[in-house]
Amino acid sequence: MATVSRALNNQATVDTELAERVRVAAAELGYRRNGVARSLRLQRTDVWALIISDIANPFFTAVARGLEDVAQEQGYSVVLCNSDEDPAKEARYLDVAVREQVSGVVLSPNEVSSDISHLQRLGVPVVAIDRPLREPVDSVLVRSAAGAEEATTHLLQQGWRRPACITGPESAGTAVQRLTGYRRAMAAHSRRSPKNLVRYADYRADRAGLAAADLLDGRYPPDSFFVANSEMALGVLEELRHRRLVPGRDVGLVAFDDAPWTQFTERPLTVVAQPAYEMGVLAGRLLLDRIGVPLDAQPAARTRRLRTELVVRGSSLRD
Amino acid sequence: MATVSRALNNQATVDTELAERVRVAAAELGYRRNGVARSLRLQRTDVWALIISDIANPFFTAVARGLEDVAQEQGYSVVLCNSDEDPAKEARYLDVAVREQVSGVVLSPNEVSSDISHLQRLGVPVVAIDRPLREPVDSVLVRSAAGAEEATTHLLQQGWRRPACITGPESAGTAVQRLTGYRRAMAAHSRRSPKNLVRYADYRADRAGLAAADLLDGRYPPDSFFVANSEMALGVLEELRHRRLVPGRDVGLVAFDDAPWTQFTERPLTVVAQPAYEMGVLAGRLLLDRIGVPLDAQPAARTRRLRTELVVRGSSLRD
DNA sequence: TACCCGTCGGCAAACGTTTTCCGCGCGCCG
DNA sequence: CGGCGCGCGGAAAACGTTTGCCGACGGGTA
Repeated sequence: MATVSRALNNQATVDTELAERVRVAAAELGYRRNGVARSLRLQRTDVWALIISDIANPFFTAVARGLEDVAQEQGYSVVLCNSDEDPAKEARYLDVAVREQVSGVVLSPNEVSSDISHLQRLGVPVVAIDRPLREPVDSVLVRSAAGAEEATTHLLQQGWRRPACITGPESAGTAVQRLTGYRRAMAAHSRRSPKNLVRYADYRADRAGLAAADLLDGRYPPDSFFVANSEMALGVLEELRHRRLVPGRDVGLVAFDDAPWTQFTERPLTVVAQPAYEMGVLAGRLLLDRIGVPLDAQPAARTRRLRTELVVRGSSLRD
Repeated sequence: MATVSRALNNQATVDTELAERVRVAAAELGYRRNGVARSLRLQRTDVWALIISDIANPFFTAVARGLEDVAQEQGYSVVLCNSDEDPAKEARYLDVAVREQVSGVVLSPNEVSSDISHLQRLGVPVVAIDRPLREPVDSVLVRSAAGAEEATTHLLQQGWRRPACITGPESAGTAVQRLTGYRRAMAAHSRRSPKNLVRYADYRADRAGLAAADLLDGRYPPDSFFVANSEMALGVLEELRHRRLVPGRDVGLVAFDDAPWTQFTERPLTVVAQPAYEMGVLAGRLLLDRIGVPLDAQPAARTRRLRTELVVRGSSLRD
């Protein structure tokens, strides 16, 4: 048993020719080692968990691809858990992650206050992606505020006079950052306090559509929208279509987040694109830096902030 | 130890008051049971694996939601693995599934010949979703051929004379079924053998775009397209835009697979919608029927075929 | 001849549960 | 007062690996 185990784990102490024979025999017998028993003994698994807040969001699927590519390369597998913007589900999956002893967790937290203390106590490396956490932890973020500011400024420069902002839930770090960027741009153009031009939604299409309707029905309706992700842009588009308002003609529209379909809408959508794939890769590298490193030799929490890119298409222009 | 274990597992033999005290103490001490050790002893986990072929495809994300909802309800967690249309990755994840002793697998196989024999030998329930498998196994499928036939017939009835078909890879069951439906419709309208109107692609946007270009550059270019999934529809849309062809005016277009963005394209897309969420739910129920049932009491393989729905929007109409 | 080193494999502990077996104490009933 | 059933808990086996310890063997070296 001992030698077989050593052979299958490519340990140097076993002769290569014998190791080969072992592998052949194993294959012949259809032997597969029991990963659970192995994990129990080793106190770790070759699995990473990626806990994302919305599986339907192409941003996260691109992140997943990036993470998976570095994982595979290093012999890890990635399992994906969908918290669906629900803190309870997120907690459930964090719990599954510790129970199943994954050796690394990449998390896009629903809230800045998500509780990862248990993982940290156990020494499981965690990296926050897309959204910041209150606790100090490796993070891969984008310069949301800067991107939002650039987008809003672009609207103003195009001649739109009253851009509204539909952002995510107040509990999400990205939502407030994007709002901050919007406010900065408005202030820089000495626009009035845009309080009644701002709505918090939940990063989902439905609520965003309602928010748009609410804004348009208000006393001083906006003439354009900055929307904090592409999912919500769909909701806004629906509401606009309902009112026969055409983006790029009757209203201006910019969304955070690129998606494959954005160039095929009635007027192609102007978006703030994020380097999602690279973010996944980066998160993987940050994990790798910590895995197997004793707690006292761990580097301090590092944060990578990536730049966004404004992709101007039709929906933000004035005919 | 024995009593604590029984208490935490809600066994009837322990007094409810004592069980409560155990739970309180456990919470106080921050005790979390080790899921790996538990799985080792129990020879199973509370985890299902969902192995899908394309994580960016909204069809699969809807399936995932459906499956997850029944899983949660029954105390299971579902981890998602992305095989990315790559048989090698799929095999890797199937292997991870057996190694990690998941108690059920839902698989959308890349090929009808994907090898699940090892899972079956071990008695791990498997259900194939979306695409059929050669081996007898529980399956949740849609009536692809019927849907494709209906879509193609619709194009013909709208007055399009030469609809082309861009389908998936020959190895995928759905791809050939959709092609079959297309052929049936063509035959029913006594169209010539449509050999040079058919292209196999890989269910991805890029290759589909190339296929469209190839068709349009041929000797007898098509005047309309039936495309076998929404991902590929994006590729076709790109190629059409490149040529300044507007769907619903210059060409007809129907795609299999609904997606959130389909109603917001330049001309809203006519699609064959699949009940993706329900399919996930159904797959979960099929798993539940088998989990914990001894091998000799297992029902024979069952297949559920769900109906598609043709959603007519603008892209298939003639102005 | 004695010794050392590299390779090999037997033995056993350990990982953290669940579960069976068994014995104890208690209250209840006949 | 004896027997019984119930709730409880101790002891130990089992799940399938990894790994340290140790002894065996063979070949080269002092």
